Formats: sequence, structure tokens, C-alpha cells
Amino acid sequence: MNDAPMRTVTLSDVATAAGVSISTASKALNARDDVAATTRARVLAVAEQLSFTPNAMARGLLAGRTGTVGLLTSDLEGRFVIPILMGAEDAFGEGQVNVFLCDARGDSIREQHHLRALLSRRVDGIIVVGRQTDPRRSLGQDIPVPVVYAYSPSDDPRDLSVTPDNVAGGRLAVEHLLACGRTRIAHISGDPAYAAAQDRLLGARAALADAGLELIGEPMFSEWTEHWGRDAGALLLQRHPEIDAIFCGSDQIARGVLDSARDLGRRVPEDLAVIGYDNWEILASNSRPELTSIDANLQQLGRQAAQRVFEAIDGSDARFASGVRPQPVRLVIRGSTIARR
Amino acid sequence: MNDAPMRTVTLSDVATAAGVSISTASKALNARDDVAATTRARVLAVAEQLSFTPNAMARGLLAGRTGTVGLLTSDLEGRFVIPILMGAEDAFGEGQVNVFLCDARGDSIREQHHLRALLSRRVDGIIVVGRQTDPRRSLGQDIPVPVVYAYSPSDDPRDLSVTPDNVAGGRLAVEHLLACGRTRIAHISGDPAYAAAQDRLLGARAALADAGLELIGEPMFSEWTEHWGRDAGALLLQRHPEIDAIFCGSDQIARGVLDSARDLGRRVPEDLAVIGYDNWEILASNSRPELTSIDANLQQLGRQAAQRVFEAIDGSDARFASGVRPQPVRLVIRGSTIARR
DNA sequence: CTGTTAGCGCATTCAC
DNA sequence: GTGAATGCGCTAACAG
Repeated sequence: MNDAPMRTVTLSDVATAAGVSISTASKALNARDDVAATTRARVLAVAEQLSFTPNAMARGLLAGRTGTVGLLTSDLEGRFVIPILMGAEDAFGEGQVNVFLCDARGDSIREQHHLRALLSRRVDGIIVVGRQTDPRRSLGQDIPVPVVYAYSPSDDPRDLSVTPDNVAGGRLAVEHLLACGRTRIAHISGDPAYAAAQDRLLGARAALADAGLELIGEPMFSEWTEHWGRDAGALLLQRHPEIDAIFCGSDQIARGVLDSARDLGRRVPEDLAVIGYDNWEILASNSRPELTSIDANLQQLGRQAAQRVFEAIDGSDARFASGVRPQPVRLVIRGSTIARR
Repeated sequence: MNDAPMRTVTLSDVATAAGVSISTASKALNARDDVAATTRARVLAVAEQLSFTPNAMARGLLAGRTGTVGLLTSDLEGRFVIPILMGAEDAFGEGQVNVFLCDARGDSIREQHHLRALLSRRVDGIIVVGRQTDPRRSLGQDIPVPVVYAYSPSDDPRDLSVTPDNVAGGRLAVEHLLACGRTRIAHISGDPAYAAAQDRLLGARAALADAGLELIGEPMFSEWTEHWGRDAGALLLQRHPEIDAIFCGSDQIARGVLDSARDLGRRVPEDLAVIGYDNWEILASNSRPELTSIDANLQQLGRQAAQRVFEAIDGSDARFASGVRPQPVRLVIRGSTIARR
């Protein structure tokens, strides 16, 4: 209704309109008990009517903390960062904290830039989200707020990192296949230079060893793509027809394997069980059959990272925890390992 | 080296250390020209050495603007919001602006909550990102900062919305098929209640009409899934064997169609051209053959949204633009419509 | 050229 | 109970 270029309404406006002083208005709005009930009611009513919104910056200036956290990522697809963002929002509690999301796009210049901006905005903490589980360069030790690395660990052991436990994931996958009665298990994975590839293989071999078994053939490494999954799957099934299960290093590879199995007339899961990794819904829920997979629990990872940042903020002088904390992963069973009835 | 619980270093610290007044230090750091070169050099050196970072909040308190923008989304997968975030960062320029990302998870209570928080933080503008192109409820007209809706338009014509032009996309897809020499074209899409489904069909029919053609059979609507794509594809190819091209309403559907075509012994693209929609890399680049698709140019969409917010901020009293602005989409050609040589 | 002064919006002493 | 005064860190007028 009012077309005048109205300023944003300030506490002073509320105080004036309510006929009290600024400090009284402040007390009333912040539910301090040394203010008369009637006065408080009046102030609250006026604030409501003027739709007063306290200026978080002014507040932050006083308090020394801003209630904001920076999320610094290079995950261009948002595949990891979004669940982690959600977990962090959960951990910080309803609207207590807001998150600055910065995408460095894998460019360290840009990352440095964003880091500066975040510090300038006086974020209370920073969560660094990578896109692979290989260690990434540390931001350094001279950052005035707590930093937690999520998904990609820092390469500096003095930093705190939370990352999915890929060894446990590999173990979990193979244990599931064994529980399904499979004993002739092969492995197809992606780029062997990735820590994730090595760790998952490690876990898989440990589980097999516990059962007195070994992988059939050598593990096959190349790319994290469906194309590679198809090629490797076909090759493997021809060279080792006795195989009754394939543990794949990613859902993409698993999708490719499913295609090849179908082309070669192998029924999944009856003749061949297939398990993927990542539980990327769009891939896992749409294949035929749907894909059993290992889920990295990213939302939980985000929650953990946020909680660590929290602890570090609160216990300001307590020594900040450090090291890499592998987080539990979980198995999601679908039709590619156990037939639907 | 210094274990003392050092406060964050302030401009006053720099001034003292450099032996000048606070305001001189401020001028030196902000490259104002009314300061002696030697003084400036000294101040800069000290600031560098103390790793002084200006407090953006204090600065914002003065300036009345914060250099932050809120991105309010319900896009749980981050499929739309991440490219839009990147576009927005680009448009605002290197580190000039930081983005608060809030995920409402489709919950209007949570959205309201986040909106309050954003206003409290005095964001200079808000971009609302939806996950479908159907109109969404407006945030209302009484928000004290400019709001732009991206992807999902607002249901209030007084708001400004930028959304991908689905009609143009449908047209583009069919025109490409026609250019490939196809004339017997069918359409399989997702939930017919989606505006996207209707708009894409509209564009497709317009392009056909221009060529004096019609769709083969009725367009088939159901879900945006590979499962539906497989079922519908199989049905369609059996009922209308003469079909030489299928325009699919999403890449997921197209993937399903590719599967069915393969099962039925139809060669793609020789016997049957298939085109998808969304250009979701993970799906489009991994199918066999790779999938031609329509790309909504989301990064460009984000850039547009950010620019509109910008304009509204700068020209503060100018009337804020309104209405729905459909943005151009683009065709990405891969092997499912034109054979690789 | 430099330093002094005055706020930005708010929460917090401390007198009244 | 309430209000006047102080300062968070900084920039923009001024005056020296």
C-alpha cells in the first residue's frame, strides 16, 4: 500500500512506535525477564505489525559470532555437497545457522578467493567438501576458525577429516554376496589411482579371506563409467564363465555390467549377482533389475562434520580434534543380488 | 607459533602497528588516493603481515548492503541448483557476492524459516529455485529485497521469473529429428500434469505442423522413469513399427527407450533416432549410443536470475521487472540421432 | 595528507 | 522496570 521507499525497519523504529527506549525494546524482544509483561506485549505487537526483523549483522558485531558456516566445495555436480549441506543444516538446528556455499570448481585460485570471502564474512567455521576420497591439500593451520574436511580428507594429519569408510564398504559388499551364497566373486572398478578404488578392494579381499576365498581373476581397473563396466563385464564373463557375482566399484560400472550380462544371456540375480557402490538413486533405482549398492551415508557425514565444527566453536580453547575419521557406510539391497518375489 | 588465544585482528590493530590513525589505515587499504604512497605501503605491509581481513559485517552495517544473496531451493538432488549457483557466482563477479544456500526440502514451514533467516542476514536479494517448471507459490510482495524465481516460475505475475523455454525445446528436438530425415515421429513423456510435459509436446507439435506432419500415435504419458521409458518404448515399437524417431520427455525415459529398442533389435540411430531432454550428463553420456538431448542451459539461467537481482538492487526505485521470461535452450547432438563415423 | 568525529543497529552494563 | 550511555569494526564526512 505504501509506495514510499521505506527503509528496513530497525529496533529504534519499534521502540519509538511502542513508546519505549531502544534498550527496553531489545529486552522485550529477547525475552529477558526484567521488563513488565504489559510493556513486552506492546513491544512484541508493534514489532509484529511493523514486521521487524533484527539485523543479524549488527547482532554479530556485538556477539563476535555470526551464526554462519562456510561450505567450500569443488563438487560440480552437487552430488556430494547437497546431502552434506542438508546434514549440516540438521546438525546446526532449525535456522540457527546459515550456510554459505562456495563452488571453487577445482580451481585453487578460486578456492583461495572464496576462502578469503568467507573469512571476511566471519563465518564461525568451515566445512571443506571434496569429490573423491583421495586426500586434498590442506587449507593450512593458520585459519582463525575451525575447519573440517568432509568426504576428501586433508593431507595434513593435524586437520580433522570425516570420510566414508571405503574399506568397510568393500567388506560389506562382499559379505552380502557371500551371505547370498555366492563364492566365485570378481571385481571391476574404476581408476586404480583413486584411494576409493584401492580401499574398496582391500575391504573386499579381507572379507573373502575371512571366508577362505579369493577373488576370481585379477581386479579390473580403468574408468568410473558405464562404458568400462560393459566392456569389462563382457570380457570377464567370457574369460571366467564360472563367476556368480561381481562387485563393482561404482553404480555406473555396475550398470554397464548389467547391460553386458543381459547381452550374454546371464540372468541377474539368478545366474549372476551384481552389486554397485554409491547408491546413486538415479542409477540404482532405474536399472533392471534395480541395483543393490553401498550408500556412503552422506547426510550423516554432513551432520558429523557440522557437529565437529560446533564442538570446536564452543570449546574454543580446547584442543581441536584431528586425524581422519572414517564413517560407517550402509548396504542398500535391491533386486540385483536378491530376486524379487 | 603464538599459542595465545589471539582475537581476530582488526583495523585498529593494523593502524596501531603501522603508527597511523584508524581512518588513514582504512583509506590506505581501500586504495583511496588521499594518502601518501609511503604510508600506504607501510599500512599494506603491516596488514599483510598480520593477515588482516576486513570484517564484512561491520562494513555492511555502514554500507546498508551486505554483498550476499540467498538461494532458496527445494531441489534435493542439487541437479538444478548447483549450475544455477555457479551461474549466479559468475554474474556477480569474482567473490563480490557470496551465496547463502538454503534447502527447504519441499516443506513450506522450513521455507518460511529460511526466508526469515535470510532477511535477518540482510541479503541483498533472493533467488528461488524450484525443481519443476510448474508455477510455485509466490513468496509474496512484501519482501524488502528483490526476488527472482528460477526454473519454477512464481504463480504471481507481479513476480519476475526466469524459466527454461520448454516449448522452444520441444520444437528444437523435433526440428532436429526432421533435419535428420525422420518423418514418422512419436512422443513418450512423463507425468502429464507437469507443465514441462505439456509445453514440450506443444513445441514438438508446432514443429511437426510446420512440416505438414503429425505425431505417430498419441503421445504417451506416465512417469519420468527409465521403467516407463522401457515399457512405453516396447509398446510403441510394436504397435507402430513404422516409427523412425522417438522424442522423449526426459533423458531417463530415453534411456529406457534405448534399452527396449535394443531388445527388439532396432538399431539406433540407423533404424530409430532417439532424443532425450535435460542433457543430464550422467545419463546422456553413458548410454549406448550416447544420447542426443536438449539442455536447459541452467548456468545461463542462473546468470540471468542473478543479473535481474542485480539490476533491481542497483536501480533501487526503478520498477522491478515482472512476468515469466522463458530462456533459450540448446540442442546437444550425440550418437542416438546421428551415427558416429 | 592525516587525524578526529560521528554514526550503521543492536545488546549490554549501569544508574535512575 | 526503564532509559541513557558504551562499544562491536568500519567508513565517510569533516577539520587540522
